[in-house]
Amino acid sequence: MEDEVDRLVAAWRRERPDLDVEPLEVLSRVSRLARHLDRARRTAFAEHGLEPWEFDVLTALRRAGTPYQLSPGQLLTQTLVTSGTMTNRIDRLTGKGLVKRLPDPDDRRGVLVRLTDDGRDRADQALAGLLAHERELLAQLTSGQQTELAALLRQLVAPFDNIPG
Amino acid sequence: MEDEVDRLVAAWRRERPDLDVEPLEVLSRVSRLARHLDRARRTAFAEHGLEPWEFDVLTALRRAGTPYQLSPGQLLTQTLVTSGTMTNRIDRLTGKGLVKRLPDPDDRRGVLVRLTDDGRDRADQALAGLLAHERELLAQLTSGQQTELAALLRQLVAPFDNIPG
DNA sequence: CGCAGGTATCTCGACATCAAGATATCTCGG
DNA sequence: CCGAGATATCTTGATGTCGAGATACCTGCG
Repeated sequence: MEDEVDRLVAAWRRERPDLDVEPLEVLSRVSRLARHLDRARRTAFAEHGLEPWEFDVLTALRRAGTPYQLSPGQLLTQTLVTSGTMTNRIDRLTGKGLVKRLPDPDDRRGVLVRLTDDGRDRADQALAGLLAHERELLAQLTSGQQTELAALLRQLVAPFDNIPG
Repeated sequence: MEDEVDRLVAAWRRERPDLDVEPLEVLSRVSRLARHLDRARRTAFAEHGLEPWEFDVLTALRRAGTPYQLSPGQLLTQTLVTSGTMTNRIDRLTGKGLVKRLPDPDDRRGVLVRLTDDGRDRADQALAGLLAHERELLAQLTSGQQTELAALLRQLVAPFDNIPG
């Protein structure tokens, strides 16, 4: 089946036959797919009254395990946003009663963000919902293809995740 | 090489052993890679004095071929943004002299957005720069792996691109 | 021909994000 | 123990995006 990127690449080959646009076959698809995923996620989370950014923060805390707390700095590296954004997110989640800020006992500059019971429940429910939706999207691929795809993507992401940048 | 998603999946398996989080192996990597790509693209375009969103619009017009013009509606579907956003983008690109708005001779509701000569040159230069950067990122993979990856991604994107949504 | 519904674009207000800088605190060499 | 530089978080101002609604125009049925 043809997709938008096939049309995009064909157009470039026609307009700029002098260029090798092969990289777009992979990377434009990654960008476009991510865009579509964002929309699908937004829909999935709406069923649980959460925004995507709320999910990102709550699940980062949930994954940390008891007592479900992390510093804003740790949340930054997991969510790939800037510190100003994270401050704002924590403020709003605090306002909704899903997390609370505690002083870090070992560092007076620091803060610990902890999930409330309500926040934990919401995160658990939304995760289950998300996985159900994502499984549908992936039904296009066999289990073997999914594994293969994951491995190829890992090779591309690893440099970003391991060399600080 | 391990990446952030490996750690994420391991954390979920520890915290929620009852859930099958396999879908994250693919889709979380797509989202995270897209995020990293956005940053890399921003850097690449800065060398040519362009923002990513400017590049998206200018190259859509460039790909259309002579006379390098499309309606705002056509630009919407290619760039996956809303109409309010596109109006705003066209305004700003017009202000920078990279595109201009012309009335559609066949539909008085309509408008045609056309690339200026300067806009065309900027698009061409930025594209060449982008491809160079992207080729480096893809050096992680053999040519065969790139083809394979592109094919797998196509299967996932195609439903979005072909079933209107 | 006239009107109902559809379509193309723009307007407007709310909001999330970012970048850069401010503030408070920590760390460690001297 | 002091001060320089690093670190953690928050503040601020600008900006881009979205969503819903407004406006103008087109199309086709009756």
